[in-house]
Formats: sequence, structure tokens, C-alpha cells
Amino acid sequence: MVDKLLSLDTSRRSAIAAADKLRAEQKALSKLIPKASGEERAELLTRGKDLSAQVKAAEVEQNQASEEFDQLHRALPNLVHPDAPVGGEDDFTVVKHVGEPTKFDFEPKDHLELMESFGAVDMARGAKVSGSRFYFLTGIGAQLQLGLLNMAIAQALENDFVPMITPSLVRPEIMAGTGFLGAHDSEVYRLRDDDLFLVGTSEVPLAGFHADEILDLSDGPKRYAGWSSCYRREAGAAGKDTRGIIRVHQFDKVEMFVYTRPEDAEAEHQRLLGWEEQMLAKIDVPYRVIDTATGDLGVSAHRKFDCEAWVPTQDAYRELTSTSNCTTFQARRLGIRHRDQNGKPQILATLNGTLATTRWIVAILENHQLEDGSVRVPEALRPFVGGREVLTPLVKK
RNA sequence: GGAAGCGUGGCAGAGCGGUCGAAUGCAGUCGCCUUGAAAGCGACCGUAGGGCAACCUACCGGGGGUUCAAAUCCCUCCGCUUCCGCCA
Repeated sequence: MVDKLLSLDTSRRSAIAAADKLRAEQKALSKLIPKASGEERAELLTRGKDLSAQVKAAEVEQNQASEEFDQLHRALPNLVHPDAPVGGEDDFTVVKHVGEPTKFDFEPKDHLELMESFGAVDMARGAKVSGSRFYFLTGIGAQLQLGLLNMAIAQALENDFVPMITPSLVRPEIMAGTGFLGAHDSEVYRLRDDDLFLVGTSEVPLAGFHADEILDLSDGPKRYAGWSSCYRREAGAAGKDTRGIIRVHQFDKVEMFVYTRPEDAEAEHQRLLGWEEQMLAKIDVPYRVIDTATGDLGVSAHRKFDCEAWVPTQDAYRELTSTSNCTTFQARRLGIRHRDQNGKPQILATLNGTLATTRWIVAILENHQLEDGSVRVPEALRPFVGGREVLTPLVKK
């Protein structure tokens, strides 16, 4: 594979050199023609015509060679980090546990039951209006989500992220550049009439934000916190997580996105994980951090850490955040560079990480529920939900 | 959605088939002048790819075409502006 790529690169370079040489010849000739006249001119014109055809042929060859190289190159997934655990979805390693799984001396309700009792969600009408896996967040449910995401933005601001509200529809080349159109393009909503894609995360528009640019990173990384609705077809998830709002076609998310120098990417990845844990501490739920196995990295990630919160009624940890170091994978496809010490443009590295999503509500409600069916609002979140300390079931009239 | 116009270097703005990688102004860099600064004067000053280098190639929104030759002509896509229509 690598040998093939190298040989394609060589033929690509020689095709470019050959075309360059012909173009130089042609250029010199066309400078002579206006000065010439009579028979000499006629002769030059004939030679020019011939050269023109040669140049055209050389350019076709150049384009073909470049195209072949790019195609193979783009088909390659990112290199994996040597320390990432090898294997499939279940072969992750646990980096650490924070807190103990919540224990109750009563039968805990699941998030859906809790939300319905608070009038926080309307699944039936979601299905009526849009189909399965759609929902309305209602009343305190909507308030909880807005508060949570606002808390995420507030934390991002404290850490000098630039807050962004991004487009949710993007062009094909941006979608492809971020690595979402490969093996998993069936996960992506597509608007064929307009040749646009609905994004599954604001990582996509944030990566596209600086496409084809050379960034000045001399003052450090560029850090953005994007707020967007996210759309996922969940095509392969039939029968999985069908209850509640764990797995849905549309949710909201605040996502961190960083452009940095490749040599700083690994340290930045740890910082992103740190900021995710800072957010998780604010909702005060037990969680673990896992180092995702190589087979579960997707095409663009070099290494990925997930934070999974304890969900009592599932007796399991469920993913609340995911942070990926994409190294130069996305930047290479999107043409994003920075200047090194010598002022030479170089491909940079991109990273992303979740700060908060709709799904977090599940962990908050289930872990903080009390025997009487109410839920204690985590202290840090209270200022963002109008000072509410406890959520209590609506009284049926 | 309909009509018209426009997209040129960091910015402003000429050029509208060859002498154009592109006038000019501003900004920027260096030098002179000055106690210092401003002003003034002089020189330099786009980007990317390739080569040890001299140098070569590409780039005037993107792609394609005409031509020996395209910033300049044609097609197409994208974007912007203005007017009309419609509308969160």
C-alpha cells in the first residue's frame, strides 16, 4: 500500500515536471510570434499549434497522475497511536474511574419515566411529527438542555475558546474532508436536491471554517466551541436504545475544536480530555474514561478517549463525551496549514471533543433522582436553570 | 424566485487578447534625516509548488473551452452587491 503510494507520488511528480517543461517552451514561443512576420510567422504558428497539443496531453497526464495519487491517499485511514489498544469495539482499555456507580435503596426510574413525570419530553408527538427517534423537549426539559449547553459555553469562554454557532448544512467537500463520507456515509443525512449534508456534529463546519487557509499559530492553538444541532441517521442501530433520548436522530451539542501544531497535538488531546472532565464534575455523576480500541477509531482519529457516565437503570456506562486527535488527517484533506519556525507552510493537526449534549440529561436525571420521584439539580447547573434546586413530578389534574 | 451588475496582490483600485505576475495609492520592511518621533527622501515589498543554486512552473473567485498566446473572449459553477417579489 505504502509502496504503491510512493510510486504514484513519483509518477505524479515526473508528470508535473514534464508538463512544466513543455509549458516553458510554449511560453517562450508565444513571445516570439508577435515579433515575427511572413513565412517565419507562419512556421512559428504551426510549431505553436503542435506544442499546444503536446501541452494539453501532458496536462491530462499530470491530472490523471495527481488524481490517482489523491484517490489512494484519501482512501487511507489515519495512522493509529502506538499505545491505543488493538481490537474492536469491546477491546477498549479503562483509563480510570471517577466516583462509584450510584446505588439506590429504592427502585430507580429510568430517564424517560422521570422526564415524562416532569413534563420534560414528549416522545409520542415527536414520532407523530417526525417519526421514530424524534422527540420534543418540553418545559423543564428544554430548560435543562439550554442550561446545560449554556454552562458548557460558559466554561469554554473561561478557557478562552471562541464560541461559535455554526451552519448545520455543509458542502460535500467539507463533509468528505472531515472523514465522514467514507465507510459510514450511511449515517449521514443528505439533501440531494441541494447537494448538501446535514452535519452530525459541529466538528464538521468548524473544521471547514479554516479550509484552504494558512493559519498563524505563533500565539498558540486556535480553539473554538461550536454549538449546533446534530443529525444522525442511526441507520445501523435498529432496535438499539429505542427507549428515551439516548439514541436519537437530532440532538444539540457544544463541541470543542482545536487547530494546533502537529507536535503539540498529543498534549492538546489531554487538555481536551481535562476540559471534558471539568464539565462532567459539574453535573456530578460517576464516570469512567476509556481509551478506544483501534478498530473503533473511525477513519480520521489517531487516538480517541471517551468519557462514559454511569446510567443506573442500564447498569452500564454510556458515552457522554468523545475526544479525538485527528492529527493531520482532516487538515490534509481540507488544505489547512500553519507556518513553521522557518515560515514554511505545513499541514497542521485538528482535534475535537464533546463539552455537553442532550444525552447528558439522561445521566443527570438518573443519578440524582430521589425516592419520592424528584431529582436534585446539580449545584453548578442551578444558576443556568433559573435557580431550580429540585425537579418534582407534575401533579396530575 | 425574477432582473441587472460585480469578483484582480494585506486593503483600495487600474488593466479588458501578446510588451501583465500585473500600473498607482495606502499599509509593511530597510536606510537617510532627527535628541526621539512625525513628516520628507531613497530602496525593497504578492502567494504557492519544484530545484543545492541560477532558475522554472502555477495562481487575477472555482472548473472547462476558444487561441500559437487569456486577468482580458465564450460556457458553467460558486460568491457578493443593487432593484423587484416573498418571508422566519
